[in-house]
Amino acid sequence: MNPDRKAHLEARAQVLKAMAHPTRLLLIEELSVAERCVRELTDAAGADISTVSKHLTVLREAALVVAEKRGNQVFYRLRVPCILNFFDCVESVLKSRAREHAVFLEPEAG
Amino acid sequence: MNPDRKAHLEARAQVLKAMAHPTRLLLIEELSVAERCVRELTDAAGADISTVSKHLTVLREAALVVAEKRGNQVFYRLRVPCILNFFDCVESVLKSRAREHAVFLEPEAG
DNA sequence: TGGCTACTTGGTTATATTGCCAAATGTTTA
DNA sequence: TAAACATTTGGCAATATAACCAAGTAGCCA
Repeated sequence: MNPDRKAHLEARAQVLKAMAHPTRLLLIEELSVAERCVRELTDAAGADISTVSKHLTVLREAALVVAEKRGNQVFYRLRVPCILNFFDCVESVLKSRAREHAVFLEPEAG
Repeated sequence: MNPDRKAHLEARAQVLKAMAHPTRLLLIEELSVAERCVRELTDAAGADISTVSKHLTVLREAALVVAEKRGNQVFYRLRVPCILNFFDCVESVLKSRAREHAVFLEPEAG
């Protein structure tokens, strides 16, 4: 395969991988409302603060969020809001899957 | 956290995780052009056919693709084309990241 | 039936991810 | 400088992913 294409696919995969975790999706959702400090995000996620901090690092390295230190705290916010649009599509995938299961459970339904 | 929300986040994460691999992104790209049999996809991916088959299983279980057996072969096609729209957003994330690196390399540029 | 092609599944090994605790860093205030 | 708070980093154990080879299943044709 073309090395450029390979690198490009890997870069894309990295962005998707950064999003592909329930806690990180929650963080993204929280940040879609407004910026938040780590403590607030930790409360929302219900995990250890060190865990949340590491998840935030993953999001930051993927350029999905930005961190800004103000005094004692670090505030995070979304960097690229368009990722929210994608959730609609993910929803349609989930609906598609649900439909498939429905068919599987009720083959004679229609 | 609300158990419904948790389940929902996990379901979303699963869809994203299914996309978050360079080979699987390549498969999605190929399938965005037209349906393909496993052999064709294997040639495009340049990996072992068993590896590609397993990747296709991941995509199928996430409801991103459908498989149809015709005679000897199994043809795969995209189930939810909207995922392609998302690639534009991923691109903007990558550009955002590139910009950040550019700034980092040339702090005095502006 | 036997052989050929197409694909999937099993098994193993290597690597990556995740979560928590503990310790370190950095900031504010006394 | 010390104490208190906010966040990050180190380290480890558990689990999940991914790749390949080998073996299994399924359709087609002689």
